[in-house]
Amino acid sequence: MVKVTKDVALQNRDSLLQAAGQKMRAEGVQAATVAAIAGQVGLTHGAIYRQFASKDALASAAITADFDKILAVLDRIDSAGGTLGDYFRAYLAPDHRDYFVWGCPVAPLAAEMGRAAAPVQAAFAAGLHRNLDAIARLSRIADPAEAQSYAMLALATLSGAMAMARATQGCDPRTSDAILAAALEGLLADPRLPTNPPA
Amino acid sequence: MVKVTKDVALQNRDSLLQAAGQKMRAEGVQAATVAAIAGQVGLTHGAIYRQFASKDALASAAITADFDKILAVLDRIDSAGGTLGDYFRAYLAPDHRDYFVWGCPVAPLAAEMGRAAAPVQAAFAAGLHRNLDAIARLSRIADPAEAQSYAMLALATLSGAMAMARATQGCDPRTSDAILAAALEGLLADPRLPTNPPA
DNA sequence: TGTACATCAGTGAACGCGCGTTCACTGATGTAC
DNA sequence: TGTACATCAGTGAACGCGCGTTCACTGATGTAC
Repeated sequence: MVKVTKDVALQNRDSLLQAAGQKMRAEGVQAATVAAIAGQVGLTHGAIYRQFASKDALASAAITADFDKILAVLDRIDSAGGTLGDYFRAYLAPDHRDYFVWGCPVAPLAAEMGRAAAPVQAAFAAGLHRNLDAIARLSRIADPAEAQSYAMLALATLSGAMAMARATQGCDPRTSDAILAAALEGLLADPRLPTNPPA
Repeated sequence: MVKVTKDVALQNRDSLLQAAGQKMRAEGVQAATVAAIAGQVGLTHGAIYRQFASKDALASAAITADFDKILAVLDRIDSAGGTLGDYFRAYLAPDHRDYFVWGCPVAPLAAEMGRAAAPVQAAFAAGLHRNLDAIARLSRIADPAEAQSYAMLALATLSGAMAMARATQGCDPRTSDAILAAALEGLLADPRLPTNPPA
């Protein structure tokens, strides 16, 4: 089978994006190899270069797709009348730490983005902005500037806690769990959250 | 000059540790090559293998040395009667974001540690514990468990904000600065800090 | 204090190895008639 | 509806290249006498 329906080709492209996102969040952009990404979908590395110009192009598209999924989660919480607390609980859940089928790209990739190629950096920055805007909206803080600042603080805490939890999971699972719990408690107690009016 | 005083050899070992820490924080453990680390000190890669068993052994020692420096900063603040606010301000300063001669290993390396070799992971986890203990002590929170939770929350926010600030610095320096400012404001406003008693 | 010799930090060529990328090729798909 | 042909998603061998690591070698240092 060396030629494939146009529909199947599009499905393959999407599968490659999902696999690239998963592998890159789990292993890092650089450490995730094109052969491993293609292999996860049952294709060979050559197939990637028919769909994407380079590994960097694949990374950019995969990161954008990752943020799309995160935005969908936030939108779903918003339209269901949920609060940021729901987002915090989902984010800091052990499931999010342990599985990489989907997840926030900020925690695993932010550090690597500072030294990534410009287009990859740009894709990440664009996704980060959308993510911050969605958090700011869901915070229901009236002042836009204050809402934006709050979103930055919240995402910094979420992603930092997740990175630290993953770093310690191997040697010290108890600390890993404690970090997630401490971050959740701290975020939920923030008096700036409208659901937690100042005493 | 192919043979060197024992003193010089010890100095070289220390220089290699410093260079390794700097390069690994700036570029990541994997991306920092042994040749580049040795080159920064004016040696060749072979010299590293006379001092360290492997790149992983060098990484473990460099990470421990990085944490030693952070601990020294915290101790200096503590013995000078300073507060955690001083630490937050120094951590979230643009200088800490832009220069890598010294700096916190958590922000740039935490994400990579989850997939690092076991000894490197262990060195990082040990350093992280010391870092958390020092923050907990400096928080002056009476209850030890609460102080530890607070330290986890604070370091998560600090390292997450720094990683995000570095990620966006290339495409969007204004956002990068805003992230640092938002994190600092949020941390300083925390009512759990004894210097900021609840209203 | 001198002398002879062992030590060992550092050098640099060489090794496998795995990576991203290229490209000639395949053959079912989709199209033109 | 059939037939002939162009398209192009995917294959897999091959390419440079840079990596971590090894090792025979060097020669000033440090030591034993």
